[in-house]
Amino acid sequence: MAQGRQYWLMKSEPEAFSIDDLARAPKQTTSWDGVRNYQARNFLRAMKVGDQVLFYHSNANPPSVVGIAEVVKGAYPDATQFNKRDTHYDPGSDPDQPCWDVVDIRFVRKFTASLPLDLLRGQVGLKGMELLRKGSRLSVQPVRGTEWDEIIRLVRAQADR
DNA sequence: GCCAACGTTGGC
DNA sequence: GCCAACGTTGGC
Repeated sequence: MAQGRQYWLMKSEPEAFSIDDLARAPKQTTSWDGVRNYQARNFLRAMKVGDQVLFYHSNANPPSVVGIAEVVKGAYPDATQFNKRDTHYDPGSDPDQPCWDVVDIRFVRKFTASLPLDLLRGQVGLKGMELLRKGSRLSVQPVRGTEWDEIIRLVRAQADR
């Protein structure tokens, strides 16, 4: 493999779609639809098969990184943008040149102990992580290799307690 | 429920 | 091109 895998983080409100929902989905796979932010969309378009994804529960108690998924299909048009009955319908999107994309991700694992936001905030190695930036709202964001490693280290440390 | 941070829209 | 108004996100 010439190019190494890249790392990402995706947010979901567990009441809308949780990591358990992903684990229960057919083939443990879902298409990540509904992204309607250009920056997040551009990150979706940069994703490649095999890239690893931190699954984050936003608006949860407490908000936490809860597990790992992986990209199994690269970006393709989001069907919901053309569906009038869908909450993510975008009347401005041209079917000949769709504005919004999805990727497919598959469940990899759920952490035995999830990593709450406040725990992550306490880690020196995670200073500068997009998720921890004040006011950060990006629902799809890149994660540095060093940040990924730090997260995995924390997961192991939690499991050993 | 509050509110800060952010993105988008539209008048000018 | 500016910026006020508005809607949304998401932690608390």
